[in-house]
Amino acid sequence: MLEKTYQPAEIEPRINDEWNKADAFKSGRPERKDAKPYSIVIPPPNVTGSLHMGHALNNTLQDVLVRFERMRGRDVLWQPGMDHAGIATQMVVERQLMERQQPSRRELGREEFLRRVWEWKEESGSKIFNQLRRLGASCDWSRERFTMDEGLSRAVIKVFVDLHRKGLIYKDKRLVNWDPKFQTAISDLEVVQVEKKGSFSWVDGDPEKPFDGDALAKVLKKDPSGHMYHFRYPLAQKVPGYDAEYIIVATTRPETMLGDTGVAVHPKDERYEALIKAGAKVRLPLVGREIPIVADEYSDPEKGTGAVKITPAHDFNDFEVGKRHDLEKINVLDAFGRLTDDVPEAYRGLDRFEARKRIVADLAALGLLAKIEPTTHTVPHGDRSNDVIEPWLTDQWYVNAAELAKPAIAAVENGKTQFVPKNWEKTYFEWMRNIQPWCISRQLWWGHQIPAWYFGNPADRIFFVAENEEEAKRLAVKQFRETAGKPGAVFKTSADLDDLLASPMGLQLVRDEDVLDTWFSSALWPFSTMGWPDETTELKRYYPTSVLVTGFDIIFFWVARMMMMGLEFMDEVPFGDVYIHALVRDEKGQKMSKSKGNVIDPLALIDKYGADALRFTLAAMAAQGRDIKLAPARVEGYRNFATKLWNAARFGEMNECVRQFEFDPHKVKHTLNRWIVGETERAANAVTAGLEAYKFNEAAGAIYEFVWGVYCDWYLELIKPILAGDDEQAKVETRACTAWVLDQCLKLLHPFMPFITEELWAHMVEHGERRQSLLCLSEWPKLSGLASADADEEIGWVVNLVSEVRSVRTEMNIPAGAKIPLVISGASDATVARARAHDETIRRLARLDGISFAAVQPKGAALIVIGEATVALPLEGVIDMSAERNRLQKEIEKAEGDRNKAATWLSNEANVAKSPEHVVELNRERVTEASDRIVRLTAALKRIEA
RNA sequence: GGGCGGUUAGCUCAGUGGUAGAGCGCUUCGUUUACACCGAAGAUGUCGGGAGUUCGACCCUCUCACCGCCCACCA
Repeated sequence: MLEKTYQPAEIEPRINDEWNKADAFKSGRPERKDAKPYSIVIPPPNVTGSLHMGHALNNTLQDVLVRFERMRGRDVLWQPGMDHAGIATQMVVERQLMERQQPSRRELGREEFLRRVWEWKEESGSKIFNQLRRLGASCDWSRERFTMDEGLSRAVIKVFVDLHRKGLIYKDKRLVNWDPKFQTAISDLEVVQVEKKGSFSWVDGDPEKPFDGDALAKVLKKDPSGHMYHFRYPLAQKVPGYDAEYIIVATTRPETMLGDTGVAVHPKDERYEALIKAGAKVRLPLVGREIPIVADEYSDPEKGTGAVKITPAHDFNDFEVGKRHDLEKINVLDAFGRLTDDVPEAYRGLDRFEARKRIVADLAALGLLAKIEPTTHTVPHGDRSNDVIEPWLTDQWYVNAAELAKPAIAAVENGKTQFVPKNWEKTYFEWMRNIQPWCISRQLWWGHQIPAWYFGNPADRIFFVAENEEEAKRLAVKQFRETAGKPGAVFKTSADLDDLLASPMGLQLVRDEDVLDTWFSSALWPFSTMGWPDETTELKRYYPTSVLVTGFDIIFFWVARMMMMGLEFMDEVPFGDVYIHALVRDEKGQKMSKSKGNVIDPLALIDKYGADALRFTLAAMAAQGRDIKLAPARVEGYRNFATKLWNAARFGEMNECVRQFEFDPHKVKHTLNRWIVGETERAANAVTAGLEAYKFNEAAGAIYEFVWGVYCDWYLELIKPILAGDDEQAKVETRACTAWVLDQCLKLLHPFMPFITEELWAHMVEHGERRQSLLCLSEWPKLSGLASADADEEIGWVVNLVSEVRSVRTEMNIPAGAKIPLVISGASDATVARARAHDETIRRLARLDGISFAAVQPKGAALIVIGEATVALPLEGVIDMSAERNRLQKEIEKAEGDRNKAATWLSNEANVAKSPEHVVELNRERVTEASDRIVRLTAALKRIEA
């Protein structure tokens, strides 16, 4: 027996156990060895992560698809796994060390620190998997992978070595985005622009506002960014034809001026023509260095004075200008963002922001500060550290992404991979066509260490990229031997090399200390999880995957890179479809964030309403191309829906509605049953079509409407008289049919609400052959030929009649408990037959004490016009006849409105001539029907007035 | 600066070239043998403004306004 109330918290863990025990989600089930595979790789959550709303949505949608296809008989692999999340994880463990007052990362040393990280991973790293299970995720948990697993690491190394050999990975010294907080390079994508607004302003020579160093210091202390500082750079010598003794340049980052090695003006800028001709130089204030004034089109005459200071070591644009004019690159910042020894002594070791203040103040004191203006500009920040990023000159490893992007672009162009919704393809193309070299090295410890080994002193290090140290050494020896004696070679003779090899130390190589960007290993996820580089059966069977389900925020980070790597190493796209879902926001449309305090915890919602309710909510709201603003009231509403289903099942149970194995919905005889099986087919088709098209909301809506609006609201009510009656044959059929429809509901609903449906399924006994053990492995409804027009029409009439009577009862204020008679007049034989056939049902639902037929309508009755018949509720003395008159009057007006609208439309010749036939026909019918209605309603009104 | 999306009932959102929908909320009624996490009935909208295409526009085109997001730039 089912419990009286639906309690998700009691059901869900138990059902999860049953799935686990049965290994229900294992891929490659023997009985499906001939089935078509269906595969999805999970977007691997960070090992540090815990389930948030984004995960909940992402995994619900995947699970809906996976359960749907599993029920359709496919051999499903939903590949689970986690990402090692370089920076995030290293941060977490470092913080933990600090909290426990243990030695720091650097004190521990690399090996010991990594041991601690692994320890941490074993202890707390799988939290999110348990949370995903609570959500109902039907991953093949036996295949869990981790990006730092031995196997996946092997894939990473192989990819790196291969790409390097092909020249697609290279080492380069150029500007990178440097995160001074973590002392690592990060990729362009990991930089977020934060807007800064200044407020302070001052102009040299303004008598109202003499320069006040303290005031400025105060402003700068609050936030040193947000201001444009204009400096005078004195010319090294007077230049004929140029009046001033200085040139004014502007910057938002004054501290970088210490690294200026040039000033650029536009070649066509007449103001500076003389300076260029003379090859003039400026003397860099505070430093004293003479730096050239160069002509470069980079400088924009419209901006400021048209002269721009050039700091090649600390600005991406300046770097390019510097290259063109062979300007010196002077690094004035160290890894922590402090000033180096390459600046005047007074500033050495200062923090960059402290230096900024000092430099502005010092230049002002020298009379070289011309102006400070408040400005709004964006400042690059690290997405993890939230620290201001510095363009910094270092050696890093890069992927030639532009080359790898070519086939990845083509694959989407020719439809091998399709984005859903399609408009995301534009975003993808836009980025891919302008892709920049991808900086993949990170100065961290937690991650895949770069497989490059160095020889020699740091200044002129020679490196060898190989899968392991032995291989690297072999490469080294080979190269040294081949180049021995040649100009610039490491060894003058082969004998020198032999001596080294024979020495006790032998050939010493040092491995690159850097690790790879986390996304580098993520990019291999679709094939590395399946065993690549080995040629595994999984790879053969499940690659390419069927679909990738992910949020738009990682199209660049992840989707694009998987496309590139998949095509490069598998010669095949990693997925056929990419379903891009929205972001989950709060009720007001704001991004959820801890700092805003508007985070809705999916686990709290699961505790309160059950995982099924949360899942259904997310699926129902996942309309394509829109963000989801989550209102918790929706979750409650869908919990109520689950309860409704629960109670419908209880109703069936109480009425001995037992599913019959032999039951064939095509063979039902009773009109009600013929009607409901047709409706079931319609619902099943709608759900199937919705899921096939990734229209989760439509699929969810279709089953919701069917279960509640059709099955519960009407079918179960309509059959009560049969179940309570004594027509045994009808009873037997109806019981079986009720059970069958519920069965279909459970199946159609299972992808969305797996727990409650599995639970109810287990409770439903079946007569005849033993059912399969689990709903999640049962067959998806594939229904056809069940619709019957006559049953639809007949039940439609009953529903219409009952609704109308109920409506009139309420409007006429007839007490809900009062049973009243009903008299039908002017009815066709068919209508009479229908009324008789459903006599008891109609009486029950409309709360009538009898239905009779008469040639003329009784006096003093409320009248309803349905089709050709007039239905009277004789209530003289009970109801207020003037109210009834008003009601009828309103009905007539409404009908007249309908008729006029259609008639007017028809009277326009253009309408009739140019519209398709069915539209014209529709309007003709409207006129006829409305006119008919008006005639009958008017007659009814006359009777009352008479 | 480039691009994308949004603007529909009090709220959160669906929707289609052929007379506007759901959930929640609201009003009234209800102890009908599944369900008050329920049932019945009801109220509520110049579908952001303007122009155009069309026999017909909430839907297509253009334009304006406002909101949001992404990318780029920022001396």
